[in-house]
Amino acid sequence: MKKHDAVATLAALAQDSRLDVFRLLVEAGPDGMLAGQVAAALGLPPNTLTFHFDRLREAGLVTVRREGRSMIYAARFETMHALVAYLTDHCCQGRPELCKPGPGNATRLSAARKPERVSG
Amino acid sequence: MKKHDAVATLAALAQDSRLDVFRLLVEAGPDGMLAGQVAAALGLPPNTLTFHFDRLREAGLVTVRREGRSMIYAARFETMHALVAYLTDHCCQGRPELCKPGPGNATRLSAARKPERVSG
DNA sequence: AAAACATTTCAATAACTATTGAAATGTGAA
DNA sequence: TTCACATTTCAATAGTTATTGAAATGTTTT
Repeated sequence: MKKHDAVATLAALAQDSRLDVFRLLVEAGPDGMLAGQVAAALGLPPNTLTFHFDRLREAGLVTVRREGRSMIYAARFETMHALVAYLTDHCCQGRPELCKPGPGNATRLSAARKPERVSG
Repeated sequence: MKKHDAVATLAALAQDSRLDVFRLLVEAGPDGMLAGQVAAALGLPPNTLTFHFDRLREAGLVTVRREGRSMIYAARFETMHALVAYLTDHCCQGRPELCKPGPGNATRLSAARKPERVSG
């Protein structure tokens, strides 16, 4: 995955309704869901939903196919995994044990906040 | 991780310069980098960089600490891993083998493109 | 204390994104 | 062929985000 694609994929997911849509489709699995089912599940108007489906599709995160009058959307897990790989690759200068998930590796939280401006 | 945080984290990463910054810090590892080093590596003006650091920090993706006149920024791997978990959790109605990465699981690409409008 | 340095703040502007109502398209049923 | 249904397109608008120059802050050196 190239940087441009990674940004597009992240942008596609960085929106309330779209994240809901995508996670619903991830939960649904490879068979996907009817557009109307998604609309009903999330309470989104059909034109708004089309707009968001388009963004997800352009980012390669979902596929569509027609079935009768309905459209069936499904998550593309491949893209999701590629994004994860893009984010986590090359970490820690070749010593990935420094940033692997799990216990015993809690990030130092003492520096989580920005040192506040003091004077005025 | 809650939905609101996931959207914030994704939005923080969904921008060219910020994705560059974050990946540079991921590569640098837990010790982080001087703000000036990041600016030099990416060719960003300092005020622009501050803007992006702020977004990354608000999303919990980086920490800052001061050292002399410099600020040292470091990636927060914990947040990155939480995001990945948020995206991939609950997939495929409890049958995660359907969406795990790896060969033998290529997504059906036949439906990757939207059926085009035909008439005019 | 003054100068130099690294970074942040502020205010203005340009560019992008989401939402909506109304109309159109493609498909299936009567 | 007419009607109903599911979804998409279009155009307008409101809201958000990135970038920039100029000024300010906090720290170290002289």
